[in-house]
Amino acid sequence: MLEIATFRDSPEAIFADLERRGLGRETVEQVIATDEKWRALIDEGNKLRSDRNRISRGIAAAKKAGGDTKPLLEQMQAMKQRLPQLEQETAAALAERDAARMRVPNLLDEAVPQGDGPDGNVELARHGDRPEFGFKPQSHNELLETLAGADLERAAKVAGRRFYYLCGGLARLELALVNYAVDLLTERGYEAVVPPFVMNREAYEGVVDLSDFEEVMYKIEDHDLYLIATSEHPLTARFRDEILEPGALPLRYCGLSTNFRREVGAHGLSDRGIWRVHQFAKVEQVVICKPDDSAAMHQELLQNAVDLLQGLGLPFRVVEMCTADIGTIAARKFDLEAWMPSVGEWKEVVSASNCTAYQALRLNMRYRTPDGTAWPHTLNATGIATTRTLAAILENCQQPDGSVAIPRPLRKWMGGLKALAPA
RNA sequence: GCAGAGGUCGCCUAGCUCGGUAUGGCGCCGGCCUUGAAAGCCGGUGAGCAUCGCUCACGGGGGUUCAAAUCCCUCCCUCUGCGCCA
Repeated sequence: MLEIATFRDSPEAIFADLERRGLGRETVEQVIATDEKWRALIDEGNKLRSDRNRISRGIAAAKKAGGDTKPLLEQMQAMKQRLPQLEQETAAALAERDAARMRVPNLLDEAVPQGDGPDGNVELARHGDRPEFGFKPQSHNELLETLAGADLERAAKVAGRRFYYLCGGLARLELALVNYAVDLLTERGYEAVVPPFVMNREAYEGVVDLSDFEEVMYKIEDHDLYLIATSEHPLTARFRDEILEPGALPLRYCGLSTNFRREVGAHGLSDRGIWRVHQFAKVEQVVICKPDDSAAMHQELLQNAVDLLQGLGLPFRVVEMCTADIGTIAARKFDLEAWMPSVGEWKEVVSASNCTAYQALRLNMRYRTPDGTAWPHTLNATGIATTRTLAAILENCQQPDGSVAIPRPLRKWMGGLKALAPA
């Protein structure tokens, strides 16, 4: 969320941002109105409590001196009528203000291109060559079948659709991808972390758009726990309510987790196979840094992701998200989209976001400065999302005999195997 | 899961029995002193609303009371022991 001072002192900055996004200003106006209401109530309450404390001290003094406390006790009775109600109103006003404040999106970076939808995203670069097949290429879904790499039918039987059993070479290939990403990121100074796979509501509210609770996250029945949608969430929320030592920044982490997503309302051709699933493993990059460093750190995260995909020899492009496609939390976001021959389209496999101070504010995570404390910036980017990367490898590395060549850097985790052969 | 001990300012700590303005130290910031520094001395060092100041803050929430760090209830977390377990 944004600092309350921004709403008070320069709301025009927020209004200008909302205009770029094509959003109305009602929520911000609500924040400002409820904030004023809250401040008036606080002031009234403080005066009331001030009186109460003064009388209370008077009672203590009178008792000590052996005087009469009765008139003071009577005064107190009158006061006690109003205070509880006032306190309730104050709390309600604050809750209302911050509920609205949570819904106001992050301020966009100046560089974010203007757009009305996905078409407004801007392609920045292309890497690798799109494969030319001398045969009719199969979709990753078909290849999973011929390679016996995934059992979707029986997964549906035991868990539901959009779950899968990854089998044999595909299961090993997933582990190879994870190892490959962790090795590269570790070399570059990112500490590998396996976080909790569940988080409570309060911590979770610090790191996601509130609508995600209805559309993305699985809740565990009878517990205040949600399955994580990415290790970014527990990694970023880790230092909630803490003051970080500036010398430790930037913090670079490489998160390792299985991720769970409900994917409510998802549909379309690319849904088949293992492209859009409820569960997948991912190696994630997370950075917490000083504001001045975040633009450079964003480029670093993007470069890591580019190097990872390039190392696998996959064709992909770098795209900058436009105002309509960037979402609530990021100030700037790049996606990497792999070429998927079966549909002839570029498809998202990596997303790299600079969330600036938005999550830090919500999490109440600060770092120490000479003058006090300040809000650090948080950034995250995919390292390797296994299922989508597997799908991209299957489609782009397939060979005329129906086998799939294993990218060279992964072979050391595959017992030296060069290709996955049809079953 | 059961039992015991704990949770106080960035860190450590006193206060809790027996309710009445939250103690002291470390670290940090500023000032004095000094050629400079250290030491020493003085002041400051949580949050909010306001600018004389006031209010809130002792793990979270609730209760009793004129008044709660202190008494009561409840939940969370940490440590120790026991139980269960990959």
